[in-house]
Amino acid sequence: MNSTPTRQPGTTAREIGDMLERLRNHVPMQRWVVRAGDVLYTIGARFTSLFVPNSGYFKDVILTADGREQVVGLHFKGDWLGFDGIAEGRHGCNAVALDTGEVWSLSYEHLLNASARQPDLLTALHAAMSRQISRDHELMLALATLPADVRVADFLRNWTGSLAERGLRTDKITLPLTRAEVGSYLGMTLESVSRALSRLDGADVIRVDNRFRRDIEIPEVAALTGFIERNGLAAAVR
Amino acid sequence: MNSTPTRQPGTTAREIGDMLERLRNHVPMQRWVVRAGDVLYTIGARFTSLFVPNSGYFKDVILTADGREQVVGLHFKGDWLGFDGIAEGRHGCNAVALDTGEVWSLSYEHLLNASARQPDLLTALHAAMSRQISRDHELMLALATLPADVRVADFLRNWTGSLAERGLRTDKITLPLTRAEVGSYLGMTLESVSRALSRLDGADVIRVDNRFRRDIEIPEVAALTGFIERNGLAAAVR
DNA sequence: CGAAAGATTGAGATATTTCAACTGCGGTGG
DNA sequence: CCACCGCAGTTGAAATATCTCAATCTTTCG
Repeated sequence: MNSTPTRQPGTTAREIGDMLERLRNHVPMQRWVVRAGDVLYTIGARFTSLFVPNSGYFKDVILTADGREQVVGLHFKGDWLGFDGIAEGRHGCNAVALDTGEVWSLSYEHLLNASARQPDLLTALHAAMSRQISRDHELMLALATLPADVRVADFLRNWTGSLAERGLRTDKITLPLTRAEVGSYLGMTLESVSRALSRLDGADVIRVDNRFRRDIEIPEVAALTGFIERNGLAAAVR
Repeated sequence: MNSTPTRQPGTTAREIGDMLERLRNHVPMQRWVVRAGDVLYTIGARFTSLFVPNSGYFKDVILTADGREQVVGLHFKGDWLGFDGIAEGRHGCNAVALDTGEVWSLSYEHLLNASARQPDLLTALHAAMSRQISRDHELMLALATLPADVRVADFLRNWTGSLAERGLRTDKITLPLTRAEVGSYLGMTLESVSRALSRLDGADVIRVDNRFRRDIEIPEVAALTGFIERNGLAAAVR
């Protein structure tokens, strides 16, 4: 019936905090402070490490033959980046910081060694990979079935959902993405993203700031969910 | 330049065979013979095991709120199914056999135990998850950027690619999927799939059998690749 | 301050969906 | 054995959603 499983507020935030704590205590790591545009790894680069943001936002992008970018993933605090490199030993996408933040770099080998004595670590690793796969499936569902406006609404709901899980405010958000990046992620043009946002604004589902147009007010997430359920034929049953 | 990395024929087939062999020798498993439509697990079912096909084809489907299906994954011999259940302890999609086949069921717990003494197993597990993530990204790219005809051509190329990796013939294939299932996977209607196949046939890229319309001749995969490169703006750089 | 980048909006072009009709195959039951 | 029905697939024509192209405006940054 309901589309996003409602969890105790703060529960996930604590889980993420605990996980980060465990990593800090048991795995050797390097901390990097990054600024918008900084690159964690690029396509073809030798895979040695996984990355876990402690703050900031990050994107995964594939490069297309004609030189444009396709955004295939977005990451928040406590997410893991770099899984796609494990199989072949080389990364399959670029990972780029979307704003200022801190990211931890964990040697995959060291992580595996540490997990021999600390099985929690392996559990956390597997859970992170599993979650990424589930999220990818949900994105596919959105790409494959939702009309443009609903896709944007769904994107905003997921974004606020991720913020909420981390105990951050969701009534006023600032997207660290251009319209073009959102469009790439959602499989539509930047113009369509802009129009969708305008229509959501017109329908009083959100309010787009007149001046700083990446600032978006979402007084109640329920309005977004309602819009999605009314206009999108699809929503995953859970 | 070239889109699919050309590997020594048989190389991957041997890798897959070796991996299956290792599983057979070191992990307790149950073997199931399945028929088209048989279900490995359903949404919400408690996660205990991963599944590895030894033969046959399988699909992952999410159910949408309005009761339709969304195909989010397709699996061949040596692939792994069920990763999405690890994080939450419950499966997030249904896994269904598309034809007759044999699948091995491996207890996740036993697998982890066995991998303590046999680190290869952990490597194989991680590689399989990593590959799934990479493949999901490629599908997103296709969904987000390719026009319908090219999406279908790309689908056929990937399908034949998977067959080739397993040492199977690729010049004559039989899809175990309906047009509707292909359409669901590619984010388009069954009519559009049908039209795309007709146009690919008309362009002499493939030949759709008149009688058994799931039988498709692909005399040379290069024709598919050429069509994709000519008509699809996008192809991942690797 | 000026130029470049990001964003919005309109109008026309276009790809895909929708709706509908029709075909062929396969199974079932009289 | 044949009639019938349902499922899968194809194809056409109209409807529609999204894209493309272009103009305009704002903000950011050197």
